[in-house]
Amino acid sequence: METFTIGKVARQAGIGVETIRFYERTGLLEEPPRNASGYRQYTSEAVVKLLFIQKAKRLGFSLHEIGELFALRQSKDATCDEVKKQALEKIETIEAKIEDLLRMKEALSELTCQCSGSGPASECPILTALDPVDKPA
Amino acid sequence: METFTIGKVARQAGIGVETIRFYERTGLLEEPPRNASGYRQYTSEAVVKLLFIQKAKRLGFSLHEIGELFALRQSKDATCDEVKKQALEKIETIEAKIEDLLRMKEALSELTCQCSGSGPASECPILTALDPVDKPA
DNA sequence: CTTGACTCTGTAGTATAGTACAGGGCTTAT
DNA sequence: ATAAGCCCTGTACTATACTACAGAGTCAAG
Repeated sequence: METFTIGKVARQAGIGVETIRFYERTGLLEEPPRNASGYRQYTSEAVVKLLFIQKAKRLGFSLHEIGELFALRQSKDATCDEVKKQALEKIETIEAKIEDLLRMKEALSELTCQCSGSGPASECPILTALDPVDKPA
Repeated sequence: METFTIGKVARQAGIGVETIRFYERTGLLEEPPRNASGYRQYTSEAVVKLLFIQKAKRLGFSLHEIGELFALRQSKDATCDEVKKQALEKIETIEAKIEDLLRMKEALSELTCQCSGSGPASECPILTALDPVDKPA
């Protein structure tokens, strides 16, 4: 089977060489076999795994969570159900984040509406509203 | 004027003593005067500032951005307009984050719908969908 | 006057996800 | 054969926002 050096794998996966070694250090990727001079020998499976990591990261999974997904997939005992549970939990945390951000946006929007955009910053309603003593009204 | 030790200020602001010293180290808070034995002497203004920091953080401002807000407020030249501009920029980045999260949620929701929740994890559609080679359909 | 609670400085560790070398060895093309 | 370009290990650094000491000094109550 064809093997690739770390640089080729990195190019195929669109990431840096150092990042692959970092993933290996942290245990996210297993250590590949080495050739006579100690070079890592990857198969195309490594590229697949790295692309999986990129996609899962884009879906908001942390590297730790991605590691758990790998473990689930490799475990004979693990069921679809456990994977689905993780995905549903992730959806909930994403929803909570969205709620937080919407609240932030609302609060900021209100403040910017109150600000005419003229006058000194020291009297800007955005700043005074954050201040707990100035302008208690 | 009444002064407070760092511990009292921390309790009033609802944060840790170490956090206040950290804010001072990073330049977010100016160094307060010291008493004869080198203890920091804060006025209630420090509490106000710390509460401001908490609120601004909740609105999604980083400590660096909060520092910029302090600078704007203290600058005689700064106008309301600059503060408003920062707030509007923050709203935009918040909106972008919300968009990202909504996309993530959509993608994950679709995947969980395809997963019956039964069967081995190795055949879970959530995992195979992330995989670029298995199940090319 | 002693004990416990507080303060001080300085350093180091936490988590997340990498990035950047230094100083060596290997490979490949000319 | 030699130079460019890759690979190796190990360490240190980036950013963000703290948090946790160690070891020493200070303050207030009993």
